[in-house]
Amino acid sequence: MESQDLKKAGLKATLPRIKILNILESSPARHMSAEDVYKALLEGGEEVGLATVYRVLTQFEAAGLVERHHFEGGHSIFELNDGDHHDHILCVKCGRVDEFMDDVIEQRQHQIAEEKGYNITSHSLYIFGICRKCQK
Amino acid sequence: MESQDLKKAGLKATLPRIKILNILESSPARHMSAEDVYKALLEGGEEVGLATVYRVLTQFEAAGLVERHHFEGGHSIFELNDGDHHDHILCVKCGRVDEFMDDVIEQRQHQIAEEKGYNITSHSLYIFGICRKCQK
DNA sequence: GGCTATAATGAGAAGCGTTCGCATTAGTGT
DNA sequence: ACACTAATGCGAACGCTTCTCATTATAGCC
Repeated sequence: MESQDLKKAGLKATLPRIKILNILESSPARHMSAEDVYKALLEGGEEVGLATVYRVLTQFEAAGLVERHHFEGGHSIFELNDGDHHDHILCVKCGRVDEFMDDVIEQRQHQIAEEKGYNITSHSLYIFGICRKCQK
Repeated sequence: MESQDLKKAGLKATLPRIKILNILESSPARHMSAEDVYKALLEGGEEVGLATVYRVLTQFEAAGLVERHHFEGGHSIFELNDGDHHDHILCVKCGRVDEFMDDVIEQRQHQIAEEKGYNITSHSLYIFGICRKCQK
């Protein structure tokens, strides 16, 4: 029952929100743009406005249900927040995205923040490269 | 003689390019948006179009004179490339930007890329936090 | 279970940073 | 100095995102 998840997050259980959450949970792609979600809704025969998709995703982000990543070119992609933090490595040729997590890097970041007098709130790390397939 | 630098970079030494390079070199701020550069030109009484600023900065980037960073909110900032690589730590309250460089993190990144089968081309790392001043 | 206050929605317009198209202007090599 | 080509300036167009506002749906009370 999705509506419970939404209520827990402090959000009214409206139809668009439930549908969008469904899309995010059932989509094979972990990383989706607002446009992707919108298209998936249309393909499912749902009547939801693009503006609503943006609003809902922003609310999901604020509620911690979803993480927003700022990609180059000025567009955002969203990813279900399943609790475990990770960073991304992506292929500059085909756009493939992989995930990784490295304790050493995480640790160093905190150390650096401390050295510089910052109270760290978050970070964003992307490695760009050419994936195995595209190297051939 | 700036024009030499431009020629070396394979760019014609035009007035707008020289002026923009000057701004970047003489500005107290290491990190400038296209708009910032544009404003600085206007304040200096120069007649340069905003489109040209964007074009020139993009060319400078391609030529390796400048580095472009994609900030949240969909706008880019540019920074003179003085050869030594570094990453950024920034304050989410006041927008202050500091730089750092960590060999351990650099190394781990290469290792991760290798593990994942990627041929690394670049990376982008931002640490977000609250700076000393804003913590008070 | 219906009813009302209130918050959420949809559609299109507007906003923002950035890029494009094209006629005009300026730099370069001879 | 000249002609060829590339660079510029302007405004219009772009893509993504957010806003506005009238309409619709939800939550809580009776």
